[in-house]
Amino acid sequence: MKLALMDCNNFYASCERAFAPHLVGRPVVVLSNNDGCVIARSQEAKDLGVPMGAPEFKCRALFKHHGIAVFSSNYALYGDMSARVMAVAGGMSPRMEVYSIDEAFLDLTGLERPEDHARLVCETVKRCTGIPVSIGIGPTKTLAKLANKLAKRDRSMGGVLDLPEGLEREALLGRTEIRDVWGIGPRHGKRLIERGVRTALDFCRLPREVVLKSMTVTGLHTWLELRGVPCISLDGVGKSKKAIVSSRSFGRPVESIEDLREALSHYAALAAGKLRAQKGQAASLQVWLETNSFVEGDPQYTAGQSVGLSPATAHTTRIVRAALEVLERIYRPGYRYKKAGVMLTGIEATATAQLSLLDVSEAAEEHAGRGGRLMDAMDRVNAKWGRETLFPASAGIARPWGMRQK
DNA sequence: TCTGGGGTCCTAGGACCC
DNA sequence: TCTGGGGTCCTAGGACCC
Repeated sequence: MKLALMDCNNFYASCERAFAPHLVGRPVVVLSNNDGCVIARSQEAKDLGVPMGAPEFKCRALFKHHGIAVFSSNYALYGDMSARVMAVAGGMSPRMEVYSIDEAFLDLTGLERPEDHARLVCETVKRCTGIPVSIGIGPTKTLAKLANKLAKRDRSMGGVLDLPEGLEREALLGRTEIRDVWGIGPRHGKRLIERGVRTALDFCRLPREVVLKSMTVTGLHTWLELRGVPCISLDGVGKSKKAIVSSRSFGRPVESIEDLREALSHYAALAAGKLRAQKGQAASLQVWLETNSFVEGDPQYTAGQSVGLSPATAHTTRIVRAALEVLERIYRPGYRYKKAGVMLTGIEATATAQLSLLDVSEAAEEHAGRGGRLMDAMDRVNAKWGRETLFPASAGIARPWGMRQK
């Protein structure tokens, strides 16, 4: 196996810069929803010490002092740029698995000079999209990830590294901190370091049973993959999601149930649209609310409940109605809510979905299409004239709870 | 004043079946 | 003293990823 991991450099910052050439060479930062915290930094911004994930209000002085260009996030743009990058890279490899908005695994097995090919992919993606990418190559996904990290760290490699074998590989593993290994998170990382396991090489040298016992089979997969044994296959191509979440923090604290009804209607409609886009239907739905735990002294309340949807559905109005029913059950007045969300689960493909034995008439209507003819019409209108050209009136128009984006 | 939004997989334990 | 053996499904919570 020869697997490559392609990863866009500073993706959101690079997207903004692709359409603002005067920002090339200048520090750029992109903020999360509600302009909350830093989620992307150009290399220049990293060099100035802007921390990942830091709240915007704590960085404001730094931004001003260095003249850093700061953007609210624009997910429509990033999604579109991602699709372009993936289309170019996908056209240069027989098999590709899109792993996240800015990463994809490419199968380079059988190529005579995988590193040369990877360089060609980098150049082509940059030329066609304006987005710089790095590529790491290895026999397993975990090693490809590791190679990618090394390629980014050492700029002399020109953005591409084909992980060597033998002693050279051992030396590289010995210089990789355990927390930088894909699959080792903060929890296991901390425990491993406490036991003297500092590097990827230390981890490889642990006995198999110890890894299995303390980190279950997922940890064992990481251990095997680092030793060159593939455990995580190249799949996920066109895979449907098993859960769809739509949630947002509010632009300002929300207290009234009327505002929560609007927000949850909106989130439920977004989730239902994503569900229809993957030609699925959901058998259950969960709604939750939370207050702002950062505000000490404010009374805190979080609640969530799920409800079955029978028969399973992708119909916006049924999903919105179910979400609002749950809201009525969990809402408590007198709290300043900060965030709410809707999650759809029990997702199955509409084409092979189970029908209801009892509710024949409604089932028949549901199965006339993904969510019936009304949903088909709504989706087509929104595809042609833009998102939310048609939306449920219960989602409101003024939306005082909406996002802040300056 | 101000701290994001989406996902996946695994395990344990409860409730149930024959 | 002693109390079968083999399963499934669901949920909550933990750990990880971007």
